Amino acid sequence: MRGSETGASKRVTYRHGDLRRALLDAGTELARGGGPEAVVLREATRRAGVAPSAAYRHFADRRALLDAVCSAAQSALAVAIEAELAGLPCKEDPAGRARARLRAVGTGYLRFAGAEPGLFRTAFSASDNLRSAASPARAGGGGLTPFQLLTATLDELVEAGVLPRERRPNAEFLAWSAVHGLAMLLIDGPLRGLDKTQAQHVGQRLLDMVEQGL
Amino acid sequence: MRGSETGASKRVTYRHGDLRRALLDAGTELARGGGPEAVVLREATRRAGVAPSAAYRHFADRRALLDAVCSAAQSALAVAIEAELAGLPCKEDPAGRARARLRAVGTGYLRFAGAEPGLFRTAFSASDNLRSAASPARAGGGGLTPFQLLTATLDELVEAGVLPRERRPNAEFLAWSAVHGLAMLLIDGPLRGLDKTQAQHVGQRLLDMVEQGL
DNA sequence: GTGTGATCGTGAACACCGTACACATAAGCG
DNA sequence: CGCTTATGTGTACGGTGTTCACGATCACAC
Repeated sequence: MRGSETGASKRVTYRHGDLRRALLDAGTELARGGGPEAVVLREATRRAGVAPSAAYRHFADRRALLDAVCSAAQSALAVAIEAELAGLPCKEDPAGRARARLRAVGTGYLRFAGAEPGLFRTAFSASDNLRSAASPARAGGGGLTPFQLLTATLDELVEAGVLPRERRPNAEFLAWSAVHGLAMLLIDGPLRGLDKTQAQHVGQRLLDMVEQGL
Repeated sequence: MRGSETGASKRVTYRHGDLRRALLDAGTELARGGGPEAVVLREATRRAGVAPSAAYRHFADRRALLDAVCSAAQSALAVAIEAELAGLPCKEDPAGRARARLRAVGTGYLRFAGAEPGLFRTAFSASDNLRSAASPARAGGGGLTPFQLLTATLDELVEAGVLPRERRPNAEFLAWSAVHGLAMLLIDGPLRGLDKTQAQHVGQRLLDMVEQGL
């Protein structure tokens, strides 16, 4: 127990409890504010109240910390998409329901990108990436990846007879590309600065395009 | 006086001819190899054979150098797209021609992204961005921007009667988003590592989607 | 209890980066 | 020639990632 904290000023700690988590949280906060390049190891340790070298007990290097933050950001994106899906009114018609779900995935994606541009950008800055975003097993505890949510929704579309089976292969890449591209152009690409209502309008039209052209 | 260097090795230069250009070239080479974060001021000066502080006579800061490199990268992208357009067989049918041109813009974009991932990424890392990519006047000498090539092609589609006029507004954003998104996912996103033929196949299907869903 | 080894944070280094400043050199022009 | 101006040098400062020897603390055996 460390009840011996006599409230002075700078007692040496030496037992942080969970420094790894503290660094991850600090890094996530940095990423939220300035994207992947803002997650600076020294600043994270500073916020955790710890010497810079202490980070190396928990992360091999800056890149490892960034990867962890990236994984957390992906989880946050997945949660946002799931929330969008959960807020959907239940429809009987399976075709309409599947269509609505695909749209919800898209709008959830875009909404998250707009609300948390820093986290969104870090979510796609992993060094491994293909595995971490698209593979079944994700590091962060338990949930589905954004990519998996998309593929599941596309499968629903096929089962509901909306999307012909022969067009199913690679469909996730097409839908993902369109939505991801718009998100990128809006938050740090040439379309940055578009006012929100117009951006939303373009988003809806993009989802129309995907739905129709898939 | 440092004329007393007996011709050994390192005569001081003091007149470089065109240091600005040398730095820009060095920076472009760095960007080609490692994207925007690889254009390091000190390394550029090193390659130009000059002291680090010399760069500040020609660029306000690292960001300014990066912006210049970014502009050059955009020009390179535009040239690649124009080359793709120029390689097109001339068709009589204006509708088919317009469609082919739109496709060419897309494939040129994707091809460049695949061939020069570093330059491609730096092309979209300007600090101003909306202006530099989408506005009529570009810094680099004279040519059209990639964005302008796209809008021109879409206008052709409208004139040829392929694209209904009421769907024209924002169409450049939709097409651009789809293609840009795929490019991003392929080069440093989760789809990196897809083998080339499959990537090309997905690219074609994406362009189908755009053509149909626009 | 009391060692004893493993765990975890410290402190001082190193190399690298961007940037600022005073100074040296060269070129142009009266 | 001497003046001004443009351009490159040298040195320095603060910030960064990373390493390494060291020290504090815990956990467990005895």
